[in-house]
Amino acid sequence: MTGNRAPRNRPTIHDVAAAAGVSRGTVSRALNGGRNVSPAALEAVLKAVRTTGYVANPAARSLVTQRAHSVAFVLTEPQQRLFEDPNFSILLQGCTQELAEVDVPLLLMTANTEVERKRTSRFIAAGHVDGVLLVSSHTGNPLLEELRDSGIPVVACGKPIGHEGQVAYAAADDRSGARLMVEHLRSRGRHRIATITGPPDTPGGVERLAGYRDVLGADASPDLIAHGDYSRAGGEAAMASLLSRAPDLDAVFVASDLMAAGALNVLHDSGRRVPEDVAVGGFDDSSIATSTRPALTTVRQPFQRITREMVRLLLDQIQGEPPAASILPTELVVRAST
Amino acid sequence: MTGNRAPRNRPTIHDVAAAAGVSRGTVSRALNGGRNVSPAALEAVLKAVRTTGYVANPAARSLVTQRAHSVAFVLTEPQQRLFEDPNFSILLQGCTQELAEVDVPLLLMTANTEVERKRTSRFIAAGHVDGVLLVSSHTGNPLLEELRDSGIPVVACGKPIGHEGQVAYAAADDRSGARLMVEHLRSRGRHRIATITGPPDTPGGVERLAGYRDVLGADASPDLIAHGDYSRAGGEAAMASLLSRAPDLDAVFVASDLMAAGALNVLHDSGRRVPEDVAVGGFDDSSIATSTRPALTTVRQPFQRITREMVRLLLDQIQGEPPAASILPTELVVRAST
DNA sequence: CCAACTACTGTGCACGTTCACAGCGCGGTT
DNA sequence: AACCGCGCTGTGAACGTGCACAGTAGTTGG
Repeated sequence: MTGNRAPRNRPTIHDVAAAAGVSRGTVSRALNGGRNVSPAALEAVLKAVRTTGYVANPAARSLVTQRAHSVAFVLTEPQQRLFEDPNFSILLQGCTQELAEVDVPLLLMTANTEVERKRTSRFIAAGHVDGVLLVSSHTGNPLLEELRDSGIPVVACGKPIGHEGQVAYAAADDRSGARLMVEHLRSRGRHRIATITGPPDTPGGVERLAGYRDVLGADASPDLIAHGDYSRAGGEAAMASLLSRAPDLDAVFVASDLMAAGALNVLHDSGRRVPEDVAVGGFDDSSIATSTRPALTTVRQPFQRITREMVRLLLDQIQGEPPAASILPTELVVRAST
Repeated sequence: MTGNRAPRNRPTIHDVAAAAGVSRGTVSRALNGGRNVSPAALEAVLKAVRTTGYVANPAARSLVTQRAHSVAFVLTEPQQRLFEDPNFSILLQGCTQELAEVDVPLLLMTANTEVERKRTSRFIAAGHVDGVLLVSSHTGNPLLEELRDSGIPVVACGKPIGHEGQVAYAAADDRSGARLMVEHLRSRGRHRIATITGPPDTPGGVERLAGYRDVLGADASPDLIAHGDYSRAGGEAAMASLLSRAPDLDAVFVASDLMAAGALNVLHDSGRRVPEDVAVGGFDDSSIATSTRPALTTVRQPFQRITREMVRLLLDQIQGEPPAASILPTELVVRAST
């Protein structure tokens, strides 16, 4: 990244000051809030900005304000999931939009491998960004602790198991969402309700299973519980396992839409009709839910509110406020699969 | 983004120099290449860096080098497509990885609406980034011209219609890829081969249709051609239209896997078997191709090579080299749908 | 033995901005 | 008339780094 730089000399604040017939200080004041600037000077500055085409140099500004004016979006998931599961794209897109509103760019970084984690960690410690949006479902990733130690504001997406109260987060109310779905399945007259969970080291894996157990109580036999990894293939494998262990099941609550799509395929291959023989409920209400056949009954995660809260919580922390948490309500969306 | 900043005073190059017993200049040299630095000094500096925990301040560096040391990834597609079509995630992920190799962070920006475009344009003109990776399929977006005028290095993904030769780009060889597929369908004994194209203002829309026509010649009757918009719903609508106009078709070449997935659903609903009654070929070889039933025969785009070339072309331009283009070969991947 | 060269080192300046401070004129109060 | 406060303005310093330059010591060659 070194080499001959293009010799396009951009106008500086000096040029604007000269063109407007005022000093640098006045230009700076006029542009940042306009406090204590006479109307005449303000107008002259704005005009000079227009004629010179001046845009403030972000590096110089950062240097003096000690602010990067940017934020990192760090993804610690295996990259396969990034483009298989639409959830990540939605989160990423949402955060980008939300940050754009306040003119803060988003830097995308990954931390899947050891090398990447080191690089990302060092990069963030260098002060390139003012805060971190951390999308990492599974616990036990040392990155979170590294970030916390470095003192940089962090907001996690989903409850950071083992760090509640220490690090800010925004999350859907997984547990009550799961309850909604299982109660719905019951109301459809199902009695052998199985579940495909997320990984047990993720908040979604734990909480959605807890919600399932809340409703079923003693009916939640081990035969009816299979663990998935949030991937489509994982959903297929878990469904196959359930069918072999409990061939008489008449409903499945799957902890993500993507896994549910996999489960649908396996049910189809086994000759079972959905929802006549087996009702299937998903979780997320991602774009997948409406593209399966039959369309998926699912629990809607309020992604837009989640991203909005994540950004808000992060900006608040950057302003110096202590970390907080936002738990957002979920909603049952009934379609053809139940 | 203003407010009380955390008072964690990071060590500067002065602190390192003091700790190592040398001057700032020597520290700077030791860290940037290590040219003309005595072994003793080098070691002392490295040790001092370790003990002080020094990391260079990126803003200060950018200010003096006139380099942002970062790159923007700009997406001008309607946002719906970002999380419906895995292609974008793959491109994004690939570019992030490739740039991480050379320690260049990626800023994600969107330019769907007029407001966003203005914001992004202004942001880039401010010098926040050294170059732009532009993912915009449809032509006629003024952003490309704005960027070109501002003199910043740009690499487009896919041939930028109307700007060939002026702006660098990396693209798959769409036309010959389409030929491969249509020839394959013919070799399967199909004679009424329809196609669902991409939008006519995109290179993929134009080139893949051209490849289709190359092979079919006079057999490419208007009845057999429907236009899609690269969305799943668009694929469904186009397939429905084709079935009503040419009920006797025995094959469809669809210009993207996502649209092909939509087409499969419609064919299924119409009672046709794939591939017995109708063979279906896709384009992209995205993750969708293996998740449909039946799995999709498709044309593989070498996404990894595309992203690698995009990054290389961009870095080259930043170094001062003129814009160039990379056309990469495609490959037929035969699965169950043909 | 001196000059020239090499290898290394330290110092001042510049990058472009914001901020604190001091200065100015003006109107109103004591 | 002297003072004060207020609104506005200009100026110097600082942010932390890289780079050009000058300088030093040690080595080599004539």
